[in-house]
Amino acid sequence: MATATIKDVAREAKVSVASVSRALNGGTGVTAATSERIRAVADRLQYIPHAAARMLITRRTHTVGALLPDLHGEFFSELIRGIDLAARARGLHLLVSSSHDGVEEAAVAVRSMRGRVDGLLILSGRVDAGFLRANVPKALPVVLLNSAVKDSTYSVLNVDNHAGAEAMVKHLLEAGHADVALIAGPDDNFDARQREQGYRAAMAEYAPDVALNIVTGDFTDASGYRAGRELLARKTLPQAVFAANDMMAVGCLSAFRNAGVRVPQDIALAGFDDIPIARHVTPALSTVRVRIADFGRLALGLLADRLEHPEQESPSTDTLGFEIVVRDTCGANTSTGPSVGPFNSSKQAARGGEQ
Amino acid sequence: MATATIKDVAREAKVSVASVSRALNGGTGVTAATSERIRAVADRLQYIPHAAARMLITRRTHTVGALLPDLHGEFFSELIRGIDLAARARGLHLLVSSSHDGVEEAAVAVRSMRGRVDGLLILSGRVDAGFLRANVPKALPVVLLNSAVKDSTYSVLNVDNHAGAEAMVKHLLEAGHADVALIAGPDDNFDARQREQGYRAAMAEYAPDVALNIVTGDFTDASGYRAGRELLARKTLPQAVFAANDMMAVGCLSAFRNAGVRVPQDIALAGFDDIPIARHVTPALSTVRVRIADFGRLALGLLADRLEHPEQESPSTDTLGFEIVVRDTCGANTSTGPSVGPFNSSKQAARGGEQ
DNA sequence: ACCGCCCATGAAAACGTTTACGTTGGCTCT
DNA sequence: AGAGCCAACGTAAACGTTTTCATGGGCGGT
Repeated sequence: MATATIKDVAREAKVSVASVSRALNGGTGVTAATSERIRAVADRLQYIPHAAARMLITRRTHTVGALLPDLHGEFFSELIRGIDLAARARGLHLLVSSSHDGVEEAAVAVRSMRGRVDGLLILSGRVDAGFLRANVPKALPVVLLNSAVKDSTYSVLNVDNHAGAEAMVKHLLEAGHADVALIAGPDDNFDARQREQGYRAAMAEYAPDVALNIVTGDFTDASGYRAGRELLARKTLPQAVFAANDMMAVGCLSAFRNAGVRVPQDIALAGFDDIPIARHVTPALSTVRVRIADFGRLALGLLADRLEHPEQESPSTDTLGFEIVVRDTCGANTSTGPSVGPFNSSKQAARGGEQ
Repeated sequence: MATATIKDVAREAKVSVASVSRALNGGTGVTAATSERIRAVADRLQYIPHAAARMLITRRTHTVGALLPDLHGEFFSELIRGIDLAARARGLHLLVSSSHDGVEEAAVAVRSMRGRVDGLLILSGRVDAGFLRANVPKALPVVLLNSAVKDSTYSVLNVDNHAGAEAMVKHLLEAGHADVALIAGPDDNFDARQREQGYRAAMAEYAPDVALNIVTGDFTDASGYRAGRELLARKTLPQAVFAANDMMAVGCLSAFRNAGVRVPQDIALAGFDDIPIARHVTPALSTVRVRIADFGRLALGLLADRLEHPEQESPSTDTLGFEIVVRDTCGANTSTGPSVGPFNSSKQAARGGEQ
């Protein structure tokens, strides 16, 4: 525990520090016998190389930074989990800096990471190409998550919001619901905009004669509730509602239930994300599933690849797939018998809050 | 962006590197005029001190490590969020390493953080005093979360599982449910054991004549479902069920619903944690709320205090308060609106200013 | 006018590594 | 047996800071 240095190991093993470094790192340039002796001493002294000293000379930190907005909930934790898992697998450390919504906050965050990370993972609705150019050293590899920037300097990985939304709306239409209303997300959110575009595309393609019907929320369940009441207040009820995320769908579901409107008999409903709540509400929510942990894992993979082959691969823009999860709220679940309980389906054993 | 060093600044400002360091750090020992000039140059060159070099000489990383188990869900994200918020407020970076359940994994994780962090936040059911002594340099401040370790070397911050469970069981009893069954968590889990003890304490105190009724789960919703079926299969149904966490309560609720047993008319039900799902299931779940973000915030505060005053305050063991959240499943909600009764423990109340 | 003091500043050491470059020694090849 | 060569190893520089110590000059006090 006395924090032995490389010199201590060298002295004990009666070799130079250079040999210790060689024995412990490359392994080359040192005889098997001495290497063994050095390792033995290092073990005995519990020698651990001083990270900072190594960073200083190596110019590599073996750390990646994750810049995230102030989001709560399942999405956040799953994302970090995926990133962390992939990082550990590659021997990288993870420096997280979440909870900054403002551009200015993000700027200080990225600046404060200067020299502490080898690369950056950025998820933020606010940062654009200009921000990046101004605040990120151009030598630093960056992977953008769910971002609209199209700059070949940066890799981009997006959830396929457009196609997911389009597919779900198409599904609702094909299930016989002639008009589908949208509960949109906030205007300034990239995902929200893409999902709305997916809704518009599906309507234009498969229900060109139906008027669009959009109310706007802010991704919270409360806003979904309000949106549901707003829809109820109109003269004609749509046959189906597609909410831009599950939280709003859940809120909307509550509004319908409170108003005595039955789902899916009176109106169909679907969300986006497949958060765990989705399968636990009654009736279970049909939704678009995106595997968020995979999202994080993939993003880190992209970043790590660029770290390992600095010049080799040019930044790519990539897209993560989705699945349509048909449960009870969309009225298309033809399966007989009692509605499929949460445990008859696949793995998905969610764990409790405790370890 | 060309990564200017302190030498560049010194040269441009026509001073020595020492003066640059003084001007930018302490501010003392350098004239106001030159200080101003130096700052101007530093700004112009976008100079950012090299973190590793500073760490090397300073022996401080301004980073804390968070060692977490492989948990998903709200608990995880809220915890990190609280920690991160508090860390940023104090100018600390956060290095997270989650997703290791085994002791061995945790050991390599903590070893790999050697020299990269000034302190450690550890949440893990598996680490004990012996593990810490073996793997953590004793100079490194450690704050343990939800840990049974009672070693004055380490600070400990616990959720008040015992009092929370006791209060909820008492609440159920006082609501007129004569016998309360427990769906316990896994034996090897610290929280689970404490909650069970809280249950036992409440029963001993307020319903001494009632036989205990305990079935064991593993904190997953699936195990809660099984536990619910098991309770239904017995000759007599308890009047109330207290599940050691919300996920199991939710699973149990599904079991009851599928069996046609009405909640709360036929049987009352309560959980622990107040995860977001709790308010969205039907009927809404009564539970014990613990403010997880505050938990993280508090833990980081404890750690940061010890970093700033190394010898001053001795490690403390502390406890986070809770609230009983009365919703619909416990059958005690007579009012129309949701009622929330605060049941803060004394220690938590004392820390009120910390928010 | 001289002595001394303090304060701003510079020079250099130190932190713990990695690595380029020399220096050995033993081996092979003639 | 001598020349040459390669592998093993040591020496020392370098990374970018902070900090200790030395040095100088300006200024107040006598």
